[in-house]
Amino acid sequence: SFQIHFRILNAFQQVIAAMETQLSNGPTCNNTSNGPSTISNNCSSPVESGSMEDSKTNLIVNYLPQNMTQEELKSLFGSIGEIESCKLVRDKITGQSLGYGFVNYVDPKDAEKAINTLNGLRLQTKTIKVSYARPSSASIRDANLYVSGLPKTMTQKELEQLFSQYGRIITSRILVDQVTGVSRGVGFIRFDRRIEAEEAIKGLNGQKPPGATEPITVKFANNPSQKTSQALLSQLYQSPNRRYPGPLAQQAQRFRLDNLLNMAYGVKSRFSPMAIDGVTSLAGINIPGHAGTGWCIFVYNLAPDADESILWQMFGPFGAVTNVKVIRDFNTNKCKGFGFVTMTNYDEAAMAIASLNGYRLGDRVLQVSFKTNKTHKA
DNA sequence: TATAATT
Repeated sequence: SFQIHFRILNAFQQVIAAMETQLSNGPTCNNTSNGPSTISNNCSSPVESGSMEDSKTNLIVNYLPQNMTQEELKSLFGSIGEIESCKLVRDKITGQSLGYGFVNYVDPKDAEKAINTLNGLRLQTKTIKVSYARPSSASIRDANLYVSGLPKTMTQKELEQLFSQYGRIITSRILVDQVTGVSRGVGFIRFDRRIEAEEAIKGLNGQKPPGATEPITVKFANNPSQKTSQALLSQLYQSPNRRYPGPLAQQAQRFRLDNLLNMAYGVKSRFSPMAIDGVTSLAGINIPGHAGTGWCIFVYNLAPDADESILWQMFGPFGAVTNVKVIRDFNTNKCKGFGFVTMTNYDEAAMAIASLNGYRLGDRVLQVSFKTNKTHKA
């Protein structure tokens, strides 16, 4: 296990080295790659205008993939240098990642190296942004504005020009139709400080931008983590338990980081569908009928008292789990010995199967496989 | 007319 870990780390170091070479001409930045429905400037020059009092070791990392864990964040940034502390910011109630975190290095040079190396790194559908964190203070919080009623022709640059008279803009974004790419007339402006945002509301709310026929609405943006109680309950029920202890979770974590890096650099995954022995033909495998269905996994030899939580705990560490079900006897309500788990991503499902098939749960040895269409095999 | 940016 140590050898496997070392091999992955070693591979990662090589990838980082290759990436540094690649980035020596300046990091590439795809402004639309942080989600198909937005235009954003989220990777604009992170190294800028730091005052002498600002920390040179503490970084804020934005636009992290939703399913990235704190441990993966630490693994990724720990490859640059020694980390003093690392924190993934989570919703206080649901524990869900809020998509950003902090990494504090011991050595300022490592922090700088992390910015140069990892800013703009693509992980899954996200392009992460790595920049110096400013000292936390009330004056920089709640500085995000929601703007609606924008002319459909207004560009992100024009939006920034309109708002820049009120202060330093950290990010701007115009939401666009996913299919046509046409502006939906709404967007966000994040200022450096709250007072700048307040002044922009006073100056621009209800005003017509140059050349526009309709006035725009400018107000403070809702906090995305503040959802309805129903949404929170739903998330609580849906969220897999990430604290399943033991070697399985560690194996899952190594795989997940490996997988993130494979996706980031376009490296062909060792776990890609074509590489899975025995199921290459896909014969007998339940192929998702439509997008979003995911991969259905059959779990056999569960104990009579097994419940859904054990499936969340076992499969959650391997990646995105969308559904679990324990099959019960109608009369006794006891588990009939099997259940199903649906996972979004093939690679994560394949790794979960490879790791959990033959796993001893209590006094039972589990059989875990992709769900087949056959009734049963002897 | 709603994105996961200050622990």
